[in-house]
Amino acid sequence: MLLSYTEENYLKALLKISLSADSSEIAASELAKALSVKPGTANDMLKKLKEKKLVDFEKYGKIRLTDSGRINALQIIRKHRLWETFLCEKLEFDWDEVHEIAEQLEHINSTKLVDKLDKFLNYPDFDPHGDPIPNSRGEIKYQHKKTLSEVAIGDTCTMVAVRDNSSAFLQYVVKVGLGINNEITVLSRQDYDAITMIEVNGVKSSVSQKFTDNIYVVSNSGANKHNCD
Amino acid sequence: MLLSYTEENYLKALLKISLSADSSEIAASELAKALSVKPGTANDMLKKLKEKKLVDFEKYGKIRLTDSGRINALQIIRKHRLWETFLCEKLEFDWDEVHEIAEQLEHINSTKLVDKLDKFLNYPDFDPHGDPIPNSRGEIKYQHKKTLSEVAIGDTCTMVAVRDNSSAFLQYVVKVGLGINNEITVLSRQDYDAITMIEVNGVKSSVSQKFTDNIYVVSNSGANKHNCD
DNA sequence: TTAAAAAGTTAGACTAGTCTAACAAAATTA
DNA sequence: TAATTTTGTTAGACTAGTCTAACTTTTTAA
Repeated sequence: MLLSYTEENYLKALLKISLSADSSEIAASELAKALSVKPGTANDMLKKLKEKKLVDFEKYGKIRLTDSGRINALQIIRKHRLWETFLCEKLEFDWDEVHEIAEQLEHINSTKLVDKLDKFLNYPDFDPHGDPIPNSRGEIKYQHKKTLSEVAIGDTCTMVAVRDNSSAFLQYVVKVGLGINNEITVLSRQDYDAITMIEVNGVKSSVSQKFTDNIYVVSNSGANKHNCD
Repeated sequence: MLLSYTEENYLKALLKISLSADSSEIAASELAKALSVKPGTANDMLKKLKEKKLVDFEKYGKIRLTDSGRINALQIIRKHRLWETFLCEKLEFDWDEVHEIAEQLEHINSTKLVDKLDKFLNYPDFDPHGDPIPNSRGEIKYQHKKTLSEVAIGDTCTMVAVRDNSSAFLQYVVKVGLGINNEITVLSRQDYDAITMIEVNGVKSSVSQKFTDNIYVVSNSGANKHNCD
């Protein structure tokens, strides 16, 4: 089935919401907000997507992607993340610059192109932000990650991803001397405001809860290293 | 100025026509035909482009790109040809497959991306079909090329480009054992129907005038080699 | 348990880009 | 040069995607 640019964006937004919310039931208002459109606009498109059997919902009810909708959405996310990887690894973009461009590139329609790009990048499992890249069958490597806020004082962990992909946050992460696969030791955490003292490559920094909430890590206890699933 | 996908296609078509016709005066009907739209449709868009000072024309008169229109069109062609080069050289696409995909990629909007891609490809002057790639200032390397039909019997020349970029033609070129930078010797040419006997890498073939009209070459007399300007 | 707030739906309007079909001007050719 | 053909213009209609604004249903909380 051939999807329009807009339809693809709706499907992608729906999948992203359902993944981040850990529930496949999506409220129309959330979708409209994610896409910066008015509720009525989203409603029109949802009817169209339902007609095409890409989503399912009852009047006034929650929305779900159908299998077909999910497969399509996964392919768009696959393309987005492969292009981000290409931009960072091959064209030497900074990781905070790639999202906007990948938003355009993800709509390029050619299965052969995607698969050749995947091969060219040596079949990466994760993009530059640590997000998993679905393979050509739509399968995703699962990471047993938690946020830096959840790491116990004194423990050392490895950063595997960021939760917030905004330029502002990513630039801040770099400023703190942090990046994917860096080791972080949690030195202390204030009870009152959760300000956390961390050490990265010998450098100590104080970061807010907002910051630690947006850093994903895996424990450094052997089994759960990056790239395992 | 931000241009829509459609506006970009109109500008590109206008530039291509004016380049191939060796005249900057374009007929509206030619444009409509090139874009596979009806005359009325083209007329509407031309009014809009005139409003934006990208083209200039009088009612019932010929169309010309303005400097601004030309600059914009050159950047689109630059993107198209750089992406084609990327697809062939890095992703190992065959040269007959890249045009369709580049038609999509040429609309990706990011000057930084184009310039980084250019650098990644080592600032190529020509794309896989031998067409010149405008540099970031819109300058094009000029080639003193002629068609294979014009080469005298007994002369040897070097293929530098194709005139017809269709898949069908390109596949045929490959079948004859021909490619960019190959040496071609013209062995004979029938007076009656211009059927030409050529030799490429020791292999002899008979080709039609339609074929030789669509192969661009430079003479092998020292000065005019590929990449000179 | 009902009133208020939030969420979802519908109708009508707008824009960009397309079409068809009628019409006008220019170019061709007899 | 006048008739015919070709080319260009205009008007009215359609689709996709968006909006606003009125309205309905569901949820929340007093």
